[in-house]
Amino acid sequence: MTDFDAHMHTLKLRVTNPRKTIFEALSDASEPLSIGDIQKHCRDIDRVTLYRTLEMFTKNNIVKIIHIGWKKQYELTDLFQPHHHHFRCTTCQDISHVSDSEVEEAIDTISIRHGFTVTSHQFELEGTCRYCLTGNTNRELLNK
Amino acid sequence: MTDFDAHMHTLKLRVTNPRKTIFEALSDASEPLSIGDIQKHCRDIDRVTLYRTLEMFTKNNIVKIIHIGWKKQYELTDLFQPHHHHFRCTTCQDISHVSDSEVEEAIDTISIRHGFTVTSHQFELEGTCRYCLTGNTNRELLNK
DNA sequence: TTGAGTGCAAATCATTTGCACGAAA
DNA sequence: TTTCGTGCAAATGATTTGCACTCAA
Repeated sequence: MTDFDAHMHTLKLRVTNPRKTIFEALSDASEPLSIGDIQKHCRDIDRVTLYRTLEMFTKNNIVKIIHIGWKKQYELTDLFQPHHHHFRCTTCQDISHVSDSEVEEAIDTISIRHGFTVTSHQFELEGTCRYCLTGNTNRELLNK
Repeated sequence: MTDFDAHMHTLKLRVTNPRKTIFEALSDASEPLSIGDIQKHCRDIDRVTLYRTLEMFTKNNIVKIIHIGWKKQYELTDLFQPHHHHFRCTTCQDISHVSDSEVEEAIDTISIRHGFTVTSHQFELEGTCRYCLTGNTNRELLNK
């Protein structure tokens, strides 16, 4: 019984093939996926089912929507993946994860100062990555 | 000659009525506006012109797109408005501005640590505002 | 005057809805 | 068995494109 199965079970939702396939596609991806991306990984799933499943996943805290560049993208929530944010290089389009305590601390400070309770936040960065800054396109030589 | 006129002039773009009207709608609004919102303020402007103008404004750093809740919303860039972020109360739907140095400092720290240069960032918060937390709906009595 | 911008019509693409059938529990 | 979930068809809504006309510079 996977985490996914368990979560679905406590929600009293059925574990079907489309749902498993979509969850796996998101789980395998190292980057957030757009609706189109997901469809490529799930050729045999009806587009309507995709929409309905993603909506259900979002409502039940399995998937969250993030916005990078122009389109909506989907990725697993912190329940299934460590909490992080994204940095997109506008030169090479590469998306990397960023997880730093500074952001979370800043949110705490801000919420106390303004007297509100923050339940969710969006934090995404864009710019030029270290590889593109140095003009080195062969990033395998550097690390990664 | 307004800031807008001057900016358009340096970009060698024409200052037309639709462009002025759309800019004013965004300038008058205290909150970011969706396409639909803008249209309500600009009844006589063709929807196609709206799309084309917003795209042009975005490319030329007059307007930026932000994502609050589900839909895309548009607001003037820091060129025409002080830099800030948003907090949306999921109870009363009210959107308020947040401008704190903590976020910008966190971004500096993070960009140095990761070795990339950040040219733009998205930072939006959601939660419960001070008025809804206290169950006080008559917020005029508190301050605002 | 003249090319950038606009508006209209229509195409294209994204998302939603209704309904009958299939399959998890 | 009995709902819940899926797929199909089709509606609706959002965004884009082509083209002829208008107007800011």
